[in-house]
Amino acid sequence: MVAKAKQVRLTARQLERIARALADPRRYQILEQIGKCGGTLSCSAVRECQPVTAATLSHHMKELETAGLIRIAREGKFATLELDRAVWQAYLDHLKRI
Amino acid sequence: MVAKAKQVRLTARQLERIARALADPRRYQILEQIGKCGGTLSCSAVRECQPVTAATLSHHMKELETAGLIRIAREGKFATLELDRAVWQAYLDHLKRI
DNA sequence: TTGACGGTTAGACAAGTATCTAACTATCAA
DNA sequence: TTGATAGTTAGATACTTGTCTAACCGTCAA
Repeated sequence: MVAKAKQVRLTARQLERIARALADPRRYQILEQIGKCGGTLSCSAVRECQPVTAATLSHHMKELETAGLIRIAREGKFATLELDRAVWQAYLDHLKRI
Repeated sequence: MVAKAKQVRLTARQLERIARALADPRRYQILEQIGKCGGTLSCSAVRECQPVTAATLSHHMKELETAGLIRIAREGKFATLELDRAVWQAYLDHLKRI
């Protein structure tokens, strides 16, 4: 039995944003790390694996967020990143139609 | 019965090239057009649908080719573009693992 | 309250790139 | 052979973007 995810409809603009977000290897790695760690990850855990400044990481997080690929939950001093699997699946489905 | 495609192993560099190739909307449209027209398409057929000069189109074709996404067959004056479905499938499989 | 810590914002800079024009090569028909 | 046609290559230009530093904002413990 397959998990029933909420169907997501991506706009042309969002599809474009996602493609651009994935084009940077660093961003892809970040997304991969978030995805493979069960789905959520703290911001500083990501930083430990990426040799970039906090400012640069913050920039990449925003790109991934505006693309819709991740959600960012801010609590107190900390931020937690979560992969939006419905969006990810919708993107895969879109590519599959080629 | 599913068509049995040759298994393709993509290198990290090639994965990166593919992601970058897909990041440009124009290139994505070209790839889409090739893919949806049964798999092969003449170069000038693509040009009729894209408001760019021949030089620009040639540039995009080369990007798609070096990414491994398409093959270009040159015969006489003409060029024919063909989607490499094995590479495409391998890329989808890679993304699916996130 | 004050300092340390996690993260963001603004601005600068270097590298990459999508596009064009112009000049070129190669093929084919008249 | 000559002209037309399909596509390529080289170089220029304008725009995008990944990265940094520096300054900033909020939170929390001492």
